[in-house]
Amino acid sequence: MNVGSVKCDCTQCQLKNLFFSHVTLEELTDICEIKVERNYSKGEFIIKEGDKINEFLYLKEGLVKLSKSTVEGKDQIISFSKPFDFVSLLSVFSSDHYKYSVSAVADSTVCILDLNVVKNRAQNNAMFAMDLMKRVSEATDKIVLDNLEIKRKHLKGRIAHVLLYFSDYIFEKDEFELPISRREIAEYIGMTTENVIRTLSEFRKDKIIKIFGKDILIADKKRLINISEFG
Amino acid sequence: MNVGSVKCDCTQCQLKNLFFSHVTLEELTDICEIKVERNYSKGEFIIKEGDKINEFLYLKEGLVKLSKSTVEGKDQIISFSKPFDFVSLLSVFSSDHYKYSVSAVADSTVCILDLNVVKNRAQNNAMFAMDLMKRVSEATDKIVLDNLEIKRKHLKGRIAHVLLYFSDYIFEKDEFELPISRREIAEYIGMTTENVIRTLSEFRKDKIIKIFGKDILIADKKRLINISEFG
DNA sequence: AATGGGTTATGATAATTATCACTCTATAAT
DNA sequence: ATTATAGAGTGATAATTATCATAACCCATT
Repeated sequence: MNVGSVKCDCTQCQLKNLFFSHVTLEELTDICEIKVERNYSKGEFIIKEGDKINEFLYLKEGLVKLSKSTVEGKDQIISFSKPFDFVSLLSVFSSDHYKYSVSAVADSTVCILDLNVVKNRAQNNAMFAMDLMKRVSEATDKIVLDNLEIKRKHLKGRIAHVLLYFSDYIFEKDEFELPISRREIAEYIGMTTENVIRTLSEFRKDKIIKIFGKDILIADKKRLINISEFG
Repeated sequence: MNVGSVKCDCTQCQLKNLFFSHVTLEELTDICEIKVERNYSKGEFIIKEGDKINEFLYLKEGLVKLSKSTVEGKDQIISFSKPFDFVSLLSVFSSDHYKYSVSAVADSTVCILDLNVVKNRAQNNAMFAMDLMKRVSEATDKIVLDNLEIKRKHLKGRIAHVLLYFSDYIFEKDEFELPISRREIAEYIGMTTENVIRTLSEFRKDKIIKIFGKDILIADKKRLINISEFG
């Protein structure tokens, strides 16, 4: 992990418009003063389940996963987030300690604010509080909907769903490098690693996708969508 | 559905302390003026997926389920809520239209406020906005955690989980009347109705529970907990 | 160049869960 | 009273998914 010494210009920050649209320039400058950036390499933890919550984070660049480990020591992946999506977290406003872990799935940059400062802003600036609420609601809504979708599908449908998720939502390309391992896909969809691998192989044999290690090319999107929906 | 003409005294409302702790007495009186109560019988819809969101609701009494129907016309149950838990919804602050349905699982009373009034309050009273955010976060956190728990378990563990959920969380008793059908349990845990019935019968044969139709008595809680955890 | 660990891959078999078929209530509607 | 209708319950069989075993491969370390 790398604490950035770069003093960035928040007035130019893309996130500002989304996140701080009701913060005055003056407030923004204050926030900028206390803001810190940290860089994480793929695989590093950003937050560990059980950590005390005293910072407010958002993802500036990269890709992260939200996960939780079970009593048996296995991991369950709750969701993935890309920049703008990831406005701190579930449980930032409802708990003292994180209930989930967050780790970098790709090299990532996180902007960090003191949580009390953010809370104070929210308490003094109701429009900001509303914006925050909207963002948090959108994020949790997405998680709940996505989990429901996965839940109603069988193995093949779930794999198709994941491929489409990365293709359409994360990368917006039909060819991409899968940022996670087969095991992580399994942890996400609640199936075994072997079955994830087997299903990907099947899709390859059926010429629905091409596989070159981590690189995936979706060759027959129509069929993949169909499998995701009904298979 | 029954629109209540009862002009209730909000200053006496139990919910007030939880929900409106940062609202002044003056504001509370205003809110009370516009508040409406509605009664719903078991089985009735309170909100239908797709409805426009223009009210803010909370559950005063009863028990409700949050659900969504799939493309195949089947239902998936997302969660259950009892009074105090149920502060309007997922998606109230992130969308124009409800993404889920809410229906009464037991006879229920709902207090209704105009959403714009609530939003205005929140915009003018940041502490209220923070309270609201805390409540919404708590509710969604609970849903995400609960769904994760269910996801990692097998059929028997899921059934045990549901029984303990009603016993410990909803009714706080070891004997209770199951407010939902076997089919609804199936819709909640993502298994078939037949397997829900079969598993309940097994638990009965193994003397873990006693069943008298809808009435359930948990006879061997330790084992049930064990099954929920590891079975 | 060799070793070891983790990921990917595949097959055989076992376990779990779904589907279908049918019975038996209870209850609501006519 | 009689007939639908939905829920509860059970068994046989099929489909789906997990487990276990084994191998190939990549890549980092020695």
